[in-house]
Amino acid sequence: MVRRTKEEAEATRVQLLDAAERCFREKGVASTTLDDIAKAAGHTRGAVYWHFENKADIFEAVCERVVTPMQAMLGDLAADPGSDPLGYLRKDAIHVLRMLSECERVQSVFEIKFCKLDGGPDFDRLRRAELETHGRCLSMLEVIFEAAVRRGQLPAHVDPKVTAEAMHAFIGGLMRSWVERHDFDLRAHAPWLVDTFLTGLRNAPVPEASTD
Amino acid sequence: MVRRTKEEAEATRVQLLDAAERCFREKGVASTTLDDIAKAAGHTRGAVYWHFENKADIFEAVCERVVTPMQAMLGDLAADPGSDPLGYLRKDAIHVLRMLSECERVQSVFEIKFCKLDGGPDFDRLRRAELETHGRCLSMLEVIFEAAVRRGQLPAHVDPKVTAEAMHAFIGGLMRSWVERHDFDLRAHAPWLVDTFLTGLRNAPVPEASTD
DNA sequence: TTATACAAACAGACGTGAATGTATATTTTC
DNA sequence: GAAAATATACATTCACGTCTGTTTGTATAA
Repeated sequence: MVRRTKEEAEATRVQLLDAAERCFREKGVASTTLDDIAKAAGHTRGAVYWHFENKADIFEAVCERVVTPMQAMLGDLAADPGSDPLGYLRKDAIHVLRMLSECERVQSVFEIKFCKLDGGPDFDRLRRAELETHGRCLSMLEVIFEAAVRRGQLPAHVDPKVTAEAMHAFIGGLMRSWVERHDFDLRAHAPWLVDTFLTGLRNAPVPEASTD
Repeated sequence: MVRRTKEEAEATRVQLLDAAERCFREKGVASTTLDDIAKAAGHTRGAVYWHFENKADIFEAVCERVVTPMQAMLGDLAADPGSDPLGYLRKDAIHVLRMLSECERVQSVFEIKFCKLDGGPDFDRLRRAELETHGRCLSMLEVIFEAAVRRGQLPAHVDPKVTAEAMHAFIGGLMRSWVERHDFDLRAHAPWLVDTFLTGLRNAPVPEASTD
């Protein structure tokens, strides 16, 4: 096989990305060789090096094909929470969980990014971007919780920063757990999980009462 | 440096493990070479291969030096919850969070296991063990929540299984977030975080009411 | 319209470096 | 002097990046 038409070339690019996604998820990023990817896609390393620079480049391309749940959350929360910050957050959190549970590709990339990626020196760019997204996500949550306190939706003694961490940890933890072992119905229980968590916040004890 | 006494040999073994722990945490497991470890410990690969079989062996040894939070939780929860399952769980969850926040080595191993380890074919043994621990931890939590429902500490409509997943996701998410970026005081807020979560469970809405 | 020149899209071979595992040399303790 | 505890030297493997070859789509000029 040699010179293809524009569309055929794009097709092999997609095939390579699909193969990489599968290999990364099955064997981990570090243990996946470029030859693995090429073979899994039915091509050779020649095709890989034509379309991409190296493994890190492939990895970024794989990641850029989807919108991560956290990115989606960030985009949604950027809008004005309006007069019902907590309700707004509730809707968004459920939406994010649903998004993950409905889209296979989102699950793949999520699992690869958070479970199949070691801390090697490559991928630093992506990790920094991820950290920044994480930070901005926390800031947005903090703003929302501040607004919720101001509007009386949450007791005055809840610390917006700590609460933002808790919320993020809860949602993130749920997604990680579910992606690794599909042992409960995330989609069906998403509203209850979010509601129960928010109920806890609404009735949160004063910090001084919680000791030990 | 060559022939040492029994105690000196044991000392180099410890040095190697310490070095490996540092390297794994800084550069990731896959990107850490045996020479990196040897050099970081002030020795050569000869010492490494004398004390260990390969990198996977070192990794297991590093992990076996500490009790993972999840393992600790498993151990604690194995005892009889008594007449106050929720209070028992509360104490244990706080204890686990405190444990992590107080012990540097626990943090290291936790971060290595959950953030710096790719899905390579080595380490399969350890991963299977981890999965089993995870599963048993979920079972124990489920039993506790069942008991809590039976004793009227939780409303009858809470699903013990889903609640166990939620609890585990919350605690695990908190630990992961905190280990990766020490941007809040986990130790100080641990009781409030746990109490707030449990408050949510006590006042949990009926599942049918949570839709959308 | 057709011939021609060029470049796109790969496949395959090659060289290289790095990490691994092993085998051996070197000390030192007992 | 034997064996433990390491350093050093060596062989092998393996993935990576590069280079080159081959074929065909495609633009251009006649």
